[in-house]
Amino acid sequence: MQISEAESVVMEVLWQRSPQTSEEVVAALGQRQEWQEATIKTLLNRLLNKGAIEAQKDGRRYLYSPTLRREDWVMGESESLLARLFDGRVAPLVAHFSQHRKLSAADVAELRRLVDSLDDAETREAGHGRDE
Amino acid sequence: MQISEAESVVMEVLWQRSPQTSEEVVAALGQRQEWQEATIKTLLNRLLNKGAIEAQKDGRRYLYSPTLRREDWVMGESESLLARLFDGRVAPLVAHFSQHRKLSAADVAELRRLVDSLDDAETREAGHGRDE
DNA sequence: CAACTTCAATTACGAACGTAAACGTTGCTT
DNA sequence: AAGCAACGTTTACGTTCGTAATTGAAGTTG
Repeated sequence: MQISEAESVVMEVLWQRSPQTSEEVVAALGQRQEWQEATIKTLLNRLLNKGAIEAQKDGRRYLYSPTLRREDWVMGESESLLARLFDGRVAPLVAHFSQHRKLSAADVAELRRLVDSLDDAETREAGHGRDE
Repeated sequence: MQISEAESVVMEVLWQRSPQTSEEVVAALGQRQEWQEATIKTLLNRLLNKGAIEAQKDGRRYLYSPTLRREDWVMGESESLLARLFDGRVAPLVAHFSQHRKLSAADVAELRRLVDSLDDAETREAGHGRDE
């Protein structure tokens, strides 16, 4: 399921709350997006055709809900980037950021907490993960 | 500098070695890519117009070299993804992968080594990184 | 019931992209 | 010199994308 940049902005709105009418989506986007209402309608329709969202009829209007789960989409996008740029692994990405001084002390601390908790989990229940 | 998917495949060839003639690029791609020679010529030209590569005349042919550095491109792509999906930070991406059991023990070990070395560097030369 | 409002669906249109063929120029061969 | 080979350049064409207006259907109101 391929979602374009503009489409993903609409998806984010529906992922935050659903179902929503097109009018609600327009309102939610109206804040920070410069799009015309018609543009958003188009994006909703393209997402419908792609099967990324579904529409339940509610009287004369429709209620839109995501079909695609955000988690799955995020994972797909992330894995695609890692595969193309970092040999499919997370650590090289982190290394790249650190080499370019893009990690603050807070970032490192957060990573440390993560790694610690993962180590703990690992010693307890042995052998899970990508290559179990 | 916006590089399309197909264009980035050509860039990877030039990043590995440069300069190269179009013929060499074609040969390098011939292995695993299904493209016609003409297609690759087109991509080289689009990259030229975008300024992502440059061409030195070598007799009757040209030698192509990247202008854009791979590091910069990789960083741009990565930051764009992080910004769109993970609040611009690396740790949430790592967390997302761990939540989906996408981290092997080897990955975690690698991350630990990284974090350790970063901690060390930090205590030695205080206060660098994203928000110094 | 005729006009108006309100939606969704259809159509539009230029730019970028993937993919490639055709063209033009310049040098090599006979 | 004429033709051929080898390049780069230009043109092509269908698809996706961003952005939007137009149309059509259906309900609301005077």
